[in-house]
Amino acid sequence: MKIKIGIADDQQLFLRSLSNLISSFNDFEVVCEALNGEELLKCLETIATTPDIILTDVRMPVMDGPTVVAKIAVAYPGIKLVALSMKEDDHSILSMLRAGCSAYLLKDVHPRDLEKALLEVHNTGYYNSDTLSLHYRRLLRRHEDDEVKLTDREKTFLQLACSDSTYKEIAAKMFLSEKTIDGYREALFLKLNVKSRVGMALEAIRKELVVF
Amino acid sequence: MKIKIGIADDQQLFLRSLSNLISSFNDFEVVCEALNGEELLKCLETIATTPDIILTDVRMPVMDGPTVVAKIAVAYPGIKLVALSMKEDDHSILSMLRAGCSAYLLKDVHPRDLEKALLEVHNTGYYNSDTLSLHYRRLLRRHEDDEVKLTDREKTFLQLACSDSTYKEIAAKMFLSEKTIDGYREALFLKLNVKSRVGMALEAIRKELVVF
DNA sequence: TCGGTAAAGAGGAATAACCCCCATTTAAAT
DNA sequence: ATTTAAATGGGGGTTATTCCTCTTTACCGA
Repeated sequence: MKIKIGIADDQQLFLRSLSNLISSFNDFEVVCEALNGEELLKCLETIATTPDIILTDVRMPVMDGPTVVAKIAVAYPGIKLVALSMKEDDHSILSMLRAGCSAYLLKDVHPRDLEKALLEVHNTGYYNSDTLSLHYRRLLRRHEDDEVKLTDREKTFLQLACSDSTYKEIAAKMFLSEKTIDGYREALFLKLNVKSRVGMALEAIRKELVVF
Repeated sequence: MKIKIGIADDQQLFLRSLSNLISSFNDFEVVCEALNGEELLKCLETIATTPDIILTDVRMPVMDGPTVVAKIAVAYPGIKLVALSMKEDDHSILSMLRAGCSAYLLKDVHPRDLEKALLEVHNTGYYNSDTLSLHYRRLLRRHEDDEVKLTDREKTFLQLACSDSTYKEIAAKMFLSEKTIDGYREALFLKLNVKSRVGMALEAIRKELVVF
């Protein structure tokens, strides 16, 4: 009986070729390929045999990694979840681990390490790559102050603030008074720990709070 | 006789699994895998049979896509070069095409489209995906005025302006008067076609005029 | 050596951004 | 039922940014 794998990644070429690769491993077979979180959930509903392990990307359109991982973790507690990302940044790792991933793999691992990791996840339930375990404690410690929680209106404002327009123009676009905009600005300055609009825009891009 | 392919991509997992996938196509074999431009060049020197087509990523450490493509284009004019990127942004496409690529593929193409594209490149010498050909003329037209030429001092200023500091602080760091800084600001506004510091910072990041 | 031009800098004024204080309303959480 | 948080808005003030015009210095090429 082979170990059944599900994969979700928005890069079609990566998805298909990774599937191909995993299928070429001795003990594995791919039972599910999805281009985003929503497709992954649909796939899980339709197939007869649920996967043992699901590999999922962090950033995906329609439904992203953390969201779908959280849903699967409650709906299918038996499935082991592995995050797959190209970026080794704290934010992505944290959000995936918190959502319920038991392992985090970087896309630049060697195929043999991938196979090793998948076997380890299947047998022991978890896997930590070197780089991850090194920073693990630090990550968990910084857990709270790392989190930037924004309201919907703040997100909208922030997105508009990352542009060449003045606050007056932003206020007009959001159908709000300039004073309200000034309030959002102040709130964002505090939350992002900056002291100018440029700093705010830069932080927003760094923390990927806006599309850029 | 199979068509020989070389691949360069810094994501190990993608590189290996893509190689795997291409090898599974009927008419193709992979003769060269590299994690960056330098490795690719070394690989070309050592192997007996040069590839017919080389697929290369845009962003890679040590030596990036445009650099290695330009080198290969002069040293091995017979090799057909294909850019492989996840981002469909004008800058990446342009720099690769200008360096000598005859095709540009996005990483979210379907494997069958990849195979089709590779065959087309091998037979006709070029391939244009739908999205690319749509914008092709516009890209080439904007070629020159797209180029932003900055002086060294302007580059330094721009880098410092992409931060949370005020112009006064920047002036101090550059040992210049605030008025001189104001002159750089004005020059940059014109060159980048923006009307605020936020817009300037954003454009600088988009055009990769600063490290971010 | 003459002219052009790029870098550095100045003055002044208008506008945008920033920073406090504060109030109301609504909805969710305890 | 009371607190909490989100969304909205106002007054009034201080800086920072932006936008003009203008000067000096210096270097480079004809």
